[in-house]
Parts: sequence; C-alpha cells; structure tokens
Amino acid sequence: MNTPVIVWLRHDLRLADNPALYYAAQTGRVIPVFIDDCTTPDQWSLGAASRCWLNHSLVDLNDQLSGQLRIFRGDPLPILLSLVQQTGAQEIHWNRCYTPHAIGRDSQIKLALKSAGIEVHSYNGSLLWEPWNISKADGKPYKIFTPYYRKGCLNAAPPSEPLPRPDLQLFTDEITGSDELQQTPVAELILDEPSWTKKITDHWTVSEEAAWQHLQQFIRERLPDYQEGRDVPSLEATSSLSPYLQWGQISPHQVWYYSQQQGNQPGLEDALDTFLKELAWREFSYYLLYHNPKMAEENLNERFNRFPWLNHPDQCQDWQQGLTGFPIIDAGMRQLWQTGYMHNRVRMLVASFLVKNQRQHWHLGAAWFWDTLVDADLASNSASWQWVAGCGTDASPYFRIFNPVLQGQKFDKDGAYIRHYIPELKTLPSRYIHTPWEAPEQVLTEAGVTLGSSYPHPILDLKQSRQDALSAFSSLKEQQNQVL
DNA sequence: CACGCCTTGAA
DNA sequence: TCAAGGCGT
Repeated sequence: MNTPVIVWLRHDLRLADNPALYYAAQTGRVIPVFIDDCTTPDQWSLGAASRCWLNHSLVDLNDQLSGQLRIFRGDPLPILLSLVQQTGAQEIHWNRCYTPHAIGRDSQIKLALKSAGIEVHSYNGSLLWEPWNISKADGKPYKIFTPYYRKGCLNAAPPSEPLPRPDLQLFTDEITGSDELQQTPVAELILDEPSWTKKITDHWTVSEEAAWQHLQQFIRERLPDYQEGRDVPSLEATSSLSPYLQWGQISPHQVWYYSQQQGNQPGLEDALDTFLKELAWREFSYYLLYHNPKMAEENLNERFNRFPWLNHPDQCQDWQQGLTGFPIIDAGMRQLWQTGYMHNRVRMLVASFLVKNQRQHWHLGAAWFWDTLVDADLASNSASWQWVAGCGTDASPYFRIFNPVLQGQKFDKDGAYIRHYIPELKTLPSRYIHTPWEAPEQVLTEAGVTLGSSYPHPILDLKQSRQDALSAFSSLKEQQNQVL
C-alpha cells in the first residue's frame, strides 16, 4: 500500500466517480498528475476560453488534493517515464480520452510504458457507452442519432454506476530530477491570465462542487419547464453543464443516474427524456468522431467537398464581432464573446447564418467557437457544425435555412435576450427589436439608434442570400449528375 | 426489398 | 405545401 501509483488526469478533473483515481487509490500512494500536452496539433491546441476554464479547474482540483496535484508541461511520454524513474511508481492509471490525437498518443504511451515494465490501467470516465460497443446488426456504426440511441445505446449494457470519492493516500515526497520534471506551480496558472478572462470567471464558478450545484439546481428548478424553456435564450432554463462535462468536473454517469433518480416524478417523464437525450447527443458526437477521426477537418458527406463557399473575411469578422445587423445573431455572438458561452438555440441560428446566409465555410465558425467557447469540445463542435452545414451524416437538410428574424420573434419575443447583449437597442420597441431597419425614423431616434453608426445596417439580404444558398446547394446535385 | 423514418423551418 | 436522399430494419 505504500508503493507510489501515478494517476494521469486529463478530462476527468474530479474526485468523485473517477475510476482511475478510485482504483489507483486502492493500490498505493497516489501521485495525481496533469500534463499540459504540447504535442497537441496547433489547430486543436486549447482555445483561450478553454484554457481559462482548465486553469481554474486545476486550481480547484489542487485544493481538493491538498496541494499535491503535479502539473507539468511538455511531451507526456518522457514526463511519465521520468516520473516513474524518480518515484519508483510501478503503475499508471488514467481515464480514456477520445479525440483522434489523444487516442493515438495514449496507445503509443501505453505500449512504451508496458515495454518499460510499467502496468497501465485505463478506464472509461467520460462516456456512458464506449463507441466501439455500439453498432448496427451488421456490425457497422450508426449514422443516424435516433436508432443509435434508442436501439443501440438503450439496448446495450447500462452505463456503469458512479463511484464514490476515493480514500486517498497521497504521495507527498518532493519530486526532483530531470528537466522534464520541472513542475508548474498552480498559482502561476491564474497569475498570468489575460484580463479578459475575468468576463468568464465572473460568469462561472469553476469547480467540482459548482458542477454539482448546477446539476441539482437544474433538476430541482429547471427540469419541469425544460421542454419549452430550453428554447428561450433569455431564460436560464438549461443545465449549463457542458463545460463541466468537457473537463470532467462532473461525469455523464453522475448526470445520468442522478437525474433519473431525482427527476423520476409524475409529469416529468418527457422533460427527463429530453434532457437525457441531450446527454446522448454528446455521446453520439464522440461516437461519430471515433468512427470518423477526420470529422473535425473533412466533410462527412463528400459531396460537400465541391460546395461553392464564399470567402469574405470582412463578413466573417462582422459575424464574429456581432455586427451583422441582425439582432438575434449579434446578441448571440456577443454573448459568446462576453461570457464564453452561447445558448443552444442561438448557436444554431448563428451557425446557420454564417454557413447558409453568408455561405462561409463551417471550418471558420468551428474555429471561432473552438477559440471562444468555455465548453469547446472537439466532438460536439465538429459534429454540430457539420449538422448545421448539412454535410454531416445525420444532418439538417441543407434547404432548411433558419430565418433569424422569424426565429427571434418566436423565441425571443420581446427581445429580452437581445436587449441584454445589445445595449444600443435596449429601448427599441419590441415590434422592431428584430427588424430595426424597418423601424420608422422617429422610432429609431427616440430609441437613440442610428443605423449605420450606433448599430449596423443588415449586412445582407435574407431572401436573396437564402436563394443563393439554395442554388449553391442545387449545384452540387448537377455536378454529381454530370459525373455519373 | 420496401417502407418508415430522420432533433430543433420557411414561404 | 415544399424540400433530398439515404439510413435502418
């Protein structure tokens, strides 16, 4: 029981229901390790918002570990090998990661460690169903969500039940030695933070405890109205669990079982079902990424490789900055910039606007989201952008183009969401809040709005851009017919 | 093989 | 009403 055991923490920054930590704790004194992996491809190195979340996660975890979390930066393999050498650890435990880079990295490291005589134990700490365990009758992976979930997941072995917090005996010896083992002091992580991260930490409490509070509050207060409320961006009606799930401050297993125990009340069946389905969408995204390792880069539907995207950097910038002249779009993009988060429905709207009305490549939107979202998740991000763009496996049909005015009127009727994030439109009457360009001059003046200076004119014509998008889409068919 | 089905519309 | 087309059984 005195032998040191390494636990390599990654997207599982919690003590409860952490299989690697739990089982390692049963075999020896635990050395909890986090490595800032500098071998991650640049394109998918952490975005600024994620980095901020991660840093604060590590602070919380370190507190919970009595200051014994060991943080390194570099190439994981040499670091782990040096650690083994310096501490005499004979075992390494970790919970699996599922992005292509991590899968390749971890399998290489596993081999290398094993050949060095080290025991390696890996566990499932992030997914309800392992992607390789769910397949159709013919053995091939599903492409459509509903059968994947209903037939595949719900008929498979149930997800494992959450584990308790372990009784930890920590390895507290000083670790010195080679250059790789230069530790990053936790305090340093948030010392260097750029000032803009304040807007994120003002909106979020980043800790394992806070994740639980979100879950409990959601089930208690929000689940009853989830069905309708979840589509209204001015309400706080969703669970807000996405960033916690991404970094593992809470596990999907904890969410799955807790919500079924607590939410299993008459009248809540449908809401509970809808909520669990959202968790399953996260699973499905990982499932797709696992079976399509290039999902973040390449269209799942190859026909879209010939799609005539436009390339208008200025327009893309208008979108990023929330200056398109369409209030619901701009409000969403500003919420993202101000808080590192955007309401789910609005994510669909801004994505549809970029990809279909502006006809910019979904890569541009995915990259911006990756950099700015606190819940940036390679699987969900890529799968969702492909879904909106129409090039995914189970995609929204390309001809289904959201109209930001109608969607705004439907889901932000009085413009509460818009007014909150676009103060310059704050006093515009509800009648014109989604269409300021239609407001009479006098109404604009009274609201202090000057189109073109205090708030932009619409940067495009909705009807025309919709038509252009539809013909661009049709051109794919014609080209294909010529080939055939 | 045929048929029902597919997260979240718009005109 | 319109809008593909392929998936899954």
